Amino acid sequence: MNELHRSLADRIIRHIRTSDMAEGAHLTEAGLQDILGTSRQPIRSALGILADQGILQKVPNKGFFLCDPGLAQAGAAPPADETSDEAIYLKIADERLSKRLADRVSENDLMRRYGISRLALRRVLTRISSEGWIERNEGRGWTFAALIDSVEAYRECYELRQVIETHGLRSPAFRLDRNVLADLRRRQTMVAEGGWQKLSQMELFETNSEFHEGLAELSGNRFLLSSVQKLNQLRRLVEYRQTLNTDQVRGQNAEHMGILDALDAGDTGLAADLMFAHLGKAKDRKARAEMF
Amino acid sequence: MNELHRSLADRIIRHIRTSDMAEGAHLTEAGLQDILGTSRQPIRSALGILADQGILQKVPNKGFFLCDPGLAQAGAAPPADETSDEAIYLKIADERLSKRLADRVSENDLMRRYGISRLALRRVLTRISSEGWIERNEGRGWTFAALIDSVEAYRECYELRQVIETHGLRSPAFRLDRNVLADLRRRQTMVAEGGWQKLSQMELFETNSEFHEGLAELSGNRFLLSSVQKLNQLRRLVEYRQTLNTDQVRGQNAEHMGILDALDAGDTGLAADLMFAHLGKAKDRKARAEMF
DNA sequence: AATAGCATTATGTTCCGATAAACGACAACA
DNA sequence: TGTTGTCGTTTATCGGAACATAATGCTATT
Repeated sequence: MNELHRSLADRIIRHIRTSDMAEGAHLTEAGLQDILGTSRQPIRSALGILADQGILQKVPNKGFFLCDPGLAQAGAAPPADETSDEAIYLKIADERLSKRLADRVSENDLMRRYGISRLALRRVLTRISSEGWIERNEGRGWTFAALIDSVEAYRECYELRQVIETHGLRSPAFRLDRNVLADLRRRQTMVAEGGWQKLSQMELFETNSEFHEGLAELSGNRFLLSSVQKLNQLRRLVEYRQTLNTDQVRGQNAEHMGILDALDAGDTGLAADLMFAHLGKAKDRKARAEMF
Repeated sequence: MNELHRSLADRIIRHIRTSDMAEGAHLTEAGLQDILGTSRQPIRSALGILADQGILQKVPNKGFFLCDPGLAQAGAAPPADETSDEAIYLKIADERLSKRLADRVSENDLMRRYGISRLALRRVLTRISSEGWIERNEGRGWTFAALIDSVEAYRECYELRQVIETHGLRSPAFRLDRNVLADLRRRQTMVAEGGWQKLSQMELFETNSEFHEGLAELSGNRFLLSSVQKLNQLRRLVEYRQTLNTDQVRGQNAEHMGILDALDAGDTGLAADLMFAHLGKAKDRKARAEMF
């Protein structure tokens, strides 16, 4: 059982849960290939893992079928492997957020600290640097960059999102793609109708991100989209750690629906206003909360 | 002669030229340390290279002194080292822009293509991925992402800059730091008074970036700053290849001055309006130009 | 007091070959 | 005809030792 296989298995579960699949549904290898972006071999292994866990049933020469959607809940348990890339990544984020890691660090320090090889560390640092919160020094070592590590940073992040995302909706290049909107609505409806109870913190966050990134994509501006994605990636680090109360989840969900309604009615101006208020609300809530 | 030393030497020359230093000026190791961000050791080597080239004069136990500012021109010649990280980086950008590189590539392909080791390639890919135009696949290989590779992308880039940068100026968190403004003005004046003739394409671009990033920093929003930096990094790839005519350079320069004037007068609203027009002008010019 | 020179230490690079596993294409099955 | 099963090829990981060099603290010079 490989790290890639493990992570693909997790993503397959997320896919099953957030798209609300029915019992007995057929999970084809080629279909998952499009979603996951790897070749079929590792997907087969991941499906194998899930079959071992009893979440899927394997029928020889026919493929894998969803057994009991309820079981997918249990399977979502964390791998708890202390030295997996993902674990190291989260540990670095954690120690950085709680200021236990200095601004400048050397690779050897980190290798010793986490007990991993240089190459494994490099993999993680490459990922972090692509997310934009660490940079390689000229010469030696690495330097951490801006992270959402304070109430003030949080406010700045949301303020920028207000500017960028509302611009996206108002932009003349915005193309109102009914299919995409319908897809976003489907997911939001899923949350409204019970998802807010069933889904984990992480899954709720991902659904939220997909909503905002989906709209950003419709803006027709690739840099706007990538800016929104980058901000979400930073938020992900912090917001995984918090628990939203159910009122907040349902409130956000209702606001998302409102924005979709406005867009379906073709009123992008109203949608932008609603988006501005939506993000403003979150900004203010965080500013009050004791989160750091 | 090391790659780091070589690149530090280049940056020292750039610093000499863009800050308009007088003959005989003393270049201290500690002073350069602040600017370049490495330790004194490699800086010494870089200064040694420049002394060998006759650009600086080394006086034992006293340090390095600027010899003939005119010579710094000649020294700015490219290293022409085919396998330096920088050269590989530019080559990848070039082949990508001219569509000679596919969307998905494997490391081995690239290693063979450029005749470099895996680790050297990794260094370059890490840098590119931190700039956001390539991503590591799960599984194997790398995938290129959106790049400023078309007129349309260019328009999108400038439109986003208009939104972000003007917001920075108008934001209530904007702090009007006279020292920073004076510093920016000094550099712009330097361009106005002959720099537009003397400086290379690359140096003009850097001066331009510093202006915009300097203002973005004053916005007091760290994410806004990093967004502007990221967009500039992408622009750098494309704009190094073009030549601005002198009218354009002087026009931009005058507009920068106008923005600084408005800020010095405390009128951030006017400054934002001017910035909007400034970026809009560039956006339209690029849209008309036959650049690709 | 500030700066350059120098030596020591810690950090990071490079080069293997051996091993693992993702990819892609074709065959077999429903 | 679409899907799974299988296999050879290609691609990337891992670990260790020898080598280069960036960082740093101390000393000498002005």
